[in-house]
Amino acid sequence: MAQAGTVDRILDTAEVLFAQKGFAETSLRAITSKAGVNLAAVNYHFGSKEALIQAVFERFLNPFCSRLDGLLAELESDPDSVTIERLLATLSQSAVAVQRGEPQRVAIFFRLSGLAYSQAQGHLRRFFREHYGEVFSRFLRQLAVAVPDVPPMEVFWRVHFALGATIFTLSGMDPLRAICRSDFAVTLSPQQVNDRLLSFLAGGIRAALPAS
Amino acid sequence: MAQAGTVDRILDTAEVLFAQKGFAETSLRAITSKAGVNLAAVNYHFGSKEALIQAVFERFLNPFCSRLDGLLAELESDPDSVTIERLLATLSQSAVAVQRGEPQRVAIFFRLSGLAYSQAQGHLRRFFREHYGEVFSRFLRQLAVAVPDVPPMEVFWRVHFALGATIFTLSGMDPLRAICRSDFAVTLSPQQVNDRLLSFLAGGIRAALPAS
DNA sequence: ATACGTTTCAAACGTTTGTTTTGGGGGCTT
DNA sequence: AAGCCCCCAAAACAAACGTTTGAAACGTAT
Repeated sequence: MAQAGTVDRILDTAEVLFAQKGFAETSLRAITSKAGVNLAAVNYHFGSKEALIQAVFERFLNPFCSRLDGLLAELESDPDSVTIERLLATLSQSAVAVQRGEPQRVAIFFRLSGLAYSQAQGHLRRFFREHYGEVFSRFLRQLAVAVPDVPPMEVFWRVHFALGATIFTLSGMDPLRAICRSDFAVTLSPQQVNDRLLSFLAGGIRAALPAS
Repeated sequence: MAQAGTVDRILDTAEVLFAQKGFAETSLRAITSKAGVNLAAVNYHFGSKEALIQAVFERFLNPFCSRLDGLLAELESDPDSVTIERLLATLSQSAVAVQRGEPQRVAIFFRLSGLAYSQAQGHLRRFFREHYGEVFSRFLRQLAVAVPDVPPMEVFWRVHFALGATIFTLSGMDPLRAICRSDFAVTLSPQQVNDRLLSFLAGGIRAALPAS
């Protein structure tokens, strides 16, 4: 990243700053000055700040979704072998596709996702649904196959519960690990946290339905 | 809320606008004009925008935590009866304390919590830990008693997983219910969503530990 | 070498932001 | 009635924001 082009330097810097402080709290001046480019470069190359935000997400979501799509296609060819654990592992593997080199990019990715959801500016929600809604539906359909005892609608809700737990955890991974280290004198690796999260999610998705 | 004092009118309006659009995206002018008060009133009564944000949280968290503290004290007198379900129900009951009249205030409360967590870089994190860390530790200790097979550190992580699922779900309650309605032609009440969430959480907290 | 499209740069634009100032009413006490 | 204190209102403030501008610098093909 030492002497990359202007566009990439902007994207590299923007995704870090956005993840650290949020979208509205990160000014174009902060991005461009830290990236070592001119202030006008953002509007020249991307058109606007909104477009820059979307470009940052595209750089994450395109490899993530294409990888996920491919893996889901593989699974569809052998429907009997589809389990919750395999589907969740598929997500994990897809997330690896976004970390080109640095493993910390996965954390940034989820941190941004959390921001996108909570700040939910109108344009981002539309952007997600239009560009990546397809893959998400595909995943949802497969998950419904994996847990035939759970009605599709219940699967829908539980996926969102799981999504919340995941985004929340991975977006706050470092602070949480620090608390764990100080309270229990145990240093967990991100991978170990991930394992714990996955068993929690599997347990939740398979849980007994509430008495209606 | 028709002709309340200036301070309350500001707080009432601010909490709604903050929940809708976030902290940075909500200007004091938007708050004061909608509240029907003068722009300078915020700085006069609260001192700054940061102080207003904290005041909004205090109005939610003080009744919530004092109610929660009281209920936890009751539970401590009879440790044998403490189960996950009872603890989660305790949280639910405490949340009811924040909705003075309007039931939708619970959603606002969690929406704000989600915002606070995702944007939490400086003053809010400190504010939470200093003012409400005590009650949280107390809850954590009780939960560890309720699931003796799960080591305390695992409880710690699972509570945060559950916290993420809860905040994520309740902060996006209305959009999620809309999707559910359009995709499954089923209209769930917030209470029904809550029931589903609770069984998901109980299943996750009780799930089998990952093979280490 | 000249001309051309692309990229970079410093500077300025017009808005909007949070905050401060100033001054003028009520309602109290003395 | 005078003084005091709390509250409100209009205006102005400085700073920061995203965006635009016009010219300079660049590489490249003619």
